[in-house]
Amino acid sequence: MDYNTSEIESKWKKFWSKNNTYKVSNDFTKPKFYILDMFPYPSGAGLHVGHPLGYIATDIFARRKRQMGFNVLHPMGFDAFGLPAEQYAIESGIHPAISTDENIKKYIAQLDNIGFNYDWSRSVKTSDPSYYKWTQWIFLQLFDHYYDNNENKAKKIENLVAQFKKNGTEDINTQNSQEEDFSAAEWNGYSPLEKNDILMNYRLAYQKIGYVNWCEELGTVLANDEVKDGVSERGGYPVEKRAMKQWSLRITAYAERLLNDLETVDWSESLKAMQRNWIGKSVGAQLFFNVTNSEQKIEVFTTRPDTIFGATYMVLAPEHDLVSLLTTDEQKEKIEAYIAYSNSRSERERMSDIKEVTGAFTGAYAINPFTNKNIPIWIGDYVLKDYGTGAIMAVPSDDDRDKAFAQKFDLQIIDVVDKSDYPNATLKDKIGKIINSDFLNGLDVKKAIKTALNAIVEKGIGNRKINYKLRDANYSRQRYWGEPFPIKYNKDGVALPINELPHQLPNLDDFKPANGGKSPLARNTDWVNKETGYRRETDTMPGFAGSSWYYLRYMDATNQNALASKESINYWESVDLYVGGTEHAVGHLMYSRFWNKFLFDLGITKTVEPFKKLINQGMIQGVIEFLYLQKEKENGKSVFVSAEIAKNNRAKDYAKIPVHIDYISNYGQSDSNLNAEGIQQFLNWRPVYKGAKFVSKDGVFIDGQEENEKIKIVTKSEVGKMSKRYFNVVNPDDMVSKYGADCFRMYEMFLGPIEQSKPWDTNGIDGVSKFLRKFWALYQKEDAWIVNEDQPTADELKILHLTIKKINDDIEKFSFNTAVSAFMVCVNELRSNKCHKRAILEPLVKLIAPFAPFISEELWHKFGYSTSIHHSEYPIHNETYLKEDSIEYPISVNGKKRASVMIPSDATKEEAEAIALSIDDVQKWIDGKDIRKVIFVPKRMVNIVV
RNA sequence: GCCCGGGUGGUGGAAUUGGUAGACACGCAAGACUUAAAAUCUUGUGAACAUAGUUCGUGCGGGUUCGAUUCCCGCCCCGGGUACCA
Repeated sequence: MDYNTSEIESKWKKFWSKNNTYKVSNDFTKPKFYILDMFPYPSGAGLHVGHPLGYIATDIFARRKRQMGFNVLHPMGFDAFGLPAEQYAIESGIHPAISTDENIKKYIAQLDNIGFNYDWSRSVKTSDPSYYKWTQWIFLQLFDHYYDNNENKAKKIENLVAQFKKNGTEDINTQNSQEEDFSAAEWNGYSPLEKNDILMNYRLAYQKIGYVNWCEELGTVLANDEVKDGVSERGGYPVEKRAMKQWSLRITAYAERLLNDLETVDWSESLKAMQRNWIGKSVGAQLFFNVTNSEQKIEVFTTRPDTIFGATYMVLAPEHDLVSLLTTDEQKEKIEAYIAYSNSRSERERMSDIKEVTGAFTGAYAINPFTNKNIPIWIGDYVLKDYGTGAIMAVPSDDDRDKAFAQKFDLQIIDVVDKSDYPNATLKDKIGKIINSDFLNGLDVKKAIKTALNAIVEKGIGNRKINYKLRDANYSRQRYWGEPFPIKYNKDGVALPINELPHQLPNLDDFKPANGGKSPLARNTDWVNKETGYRRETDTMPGFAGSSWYYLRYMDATNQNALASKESINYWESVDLYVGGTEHAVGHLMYSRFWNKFLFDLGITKTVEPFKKLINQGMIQGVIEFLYLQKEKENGKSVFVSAEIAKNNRAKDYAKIPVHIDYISNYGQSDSNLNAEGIQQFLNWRPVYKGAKFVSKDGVFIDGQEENEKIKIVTKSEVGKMSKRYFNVVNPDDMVSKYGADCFRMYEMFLGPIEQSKPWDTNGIDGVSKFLRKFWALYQKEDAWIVNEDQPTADELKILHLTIKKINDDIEKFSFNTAVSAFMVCVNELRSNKCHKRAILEPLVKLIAPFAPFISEELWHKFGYSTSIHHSEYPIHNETYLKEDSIEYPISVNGKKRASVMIPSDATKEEAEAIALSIDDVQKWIDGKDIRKVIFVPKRMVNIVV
């Protein structure tokens, strides 16, 4: 029989599913290993060759662990709720429930084609009511808890209510949005709605009115990590700040634990650094400034209290609450104009002209508590509303932005830090000697910070304070395709839990986002008012809700009574090895850690961290062909000027239109001419450009109608994301049907280190394909099974055991490219030895099984076994076969290689040196010179220094 | 700007973390088989001289060492993250 991949694959796929080969038992007596991939969202485009990169690696790892006797959990599921799935549904017009189910089917078929060992009975789908029942349950727990800073854990809100009843806010130390101060009597006198509002200040899932990232195009608000460069991460639409009442999660309560526990996990340094930056802890002082002729105080946060003598003015964020209170009548007009100006600027514009400082004077003055001088209060949008207190004390002598501001508006600058001893220091560096600062004069900056802090505390004008960049996570989405909040409001507007879970998402035909910040669910008034006297919450949860805890569900995926049973959580504990892309560095990975810690506080999870070890796989990229056209508007129609004549224009004015490779090869290679037919094809294929006018060097061309004018089209290729919209998706199914799943798997691994991103390129796949055929030929020649029972030679045993050792080490290091190479070396050597011996080939087929499950299963059964090779024992190398009688050593004199010699492998250092020095060639080189040193590096070399 | 990675043949990438740089594969070249092509197999393949050898060679410039792709100092370039963070 020839090596026929498709025949072998379909045979063993059936065998595995019939025999439940990959069923994961809850056999709690075995040692466990939990290995997980980040689950995909089932997009309509299906899997492309980039997705399986990480899945193949974990599959190899999981199969080997299983062969080694571990009970391995290596599940797969689908992140079906959320924006991507919904956007696809809107574009295609198909209901997301239907399209996601279809897509999931497609995904499963594609994944099975590659031969993964998933136990589909443990699969999860975040949009399934039996799953989101528990997402909602966790939300209700968050709603029902607050964070106690004394005990450093989440506690039930009823404890807090009991305290309020007894002592008001006295002696409480909690994590909250604003400081509150009321007595027990006051609390007891509050209305239900007032109580509701106050408790929202403490709950871990709470409602507040805040400035949020509103995306008009998507019709929803977004979390901070869903916004990149001022536009939505998904779709790239503009995002603006808007004040809205929204649900939030108090992740900031866990900031310190999220930061500290990074020390305990085995993640890459760069990833940990990203999380540290995102949390952004800074230590400094909270300070209050009095305002002249006013009761108001301005609170600021500073990391540099030592520079307070240089604080010559203050700046508030334009949105700051005090702005309207403080502004004097004379300045009112200017301030209002400035606020209008800064509101009109999008986030993006603000970022793009960072160097430009803008602001306006309020007319009010604060008092510097140390110099007692009046300092002007300004507003400016370089001060951010939602970092720190939204107000700063400006020290223009020691801060770049303050300096630029002071110079522009001609404000006083007092030098307070002498940096003359540090010529390379920038304003930001905390070094130098304090000057012009009364009692701080002459102190080193570090010392001065402490001294100033003490003085501030003593004066009663401030405190030590730790500030975080991390902000509470916005948790409301005005979209249809998400978990409905299990929340209802009574007549008073008090938010109450809906405890009958799952709280089902109604089946709506009209699921498109609505304008004006209302969720599509709000249109369904029957559903909203289903319970008389109550109104249901109509927002839905964001995409990260379901993905924040899915790793727990796999442990006990069908449990009806809990998110997972206590026993299974105690057994599987947490994910031993998690593999996924860096794009989730601060989103998913931060939220999961937060939820896991919260569930730990509740006694549900067993470990504080969900993912012990994490490997970031790189992205497989695609080549994108871009058509460069100058795009202009003329009477509302698009006009494209060919790149040839647009060359003199600025590059950023070009329309970069991704085009299909086939299209390019049919209608003109780079730099060739596009004729009328070509233009027509282009327009048909991208209806968006219908009616567009093309202007070429030789004339005008409207919608392909005008005469045979030729337009020079110039395409340029770029490496980028593999995506449907770039027409560069390569489907793994095609690879599998052409080369076989084993070949596809090994080739993806052979491409390079798993962490690295690289463009997809099939150029080398023949090498792997050839290797598999050679491998097959060791066992089978045409129809004959040619494995014999001969005794292996020492050389052959050495090849085998070296390979076992190498493969073993490589898998442990997650270095699969070198592992594949090692197989190639091994097979090449066995081939040249004409070795067809069972003693060598049977262990080898076990060794390769994790990499190439199909071919190995086929050969395994040919050896006469009836059970799957994936339940066989993993071969372990034997050191005795690797020992050699003598080893060839290069001998060098003064670092130059002069000779080589065979030295017995058990020779002592002295013996080795003596043998080396006795060689004639070496004698010639050291003749007459003194030997200073003989360096003998075991298993390496001998170097003689003269 | 700041914080992480990284820079090795024509290409993807190895190198036991200080010990013969370029494993393995692609590509290319020559040869065998074939009427021919494909496939397959064999050989060669860092560069320059020399054609058995020599010299140079891991982004650039220095340093430590008997010996540096690896360690140290100073630059250049590429990728990722982040950004008025007070």
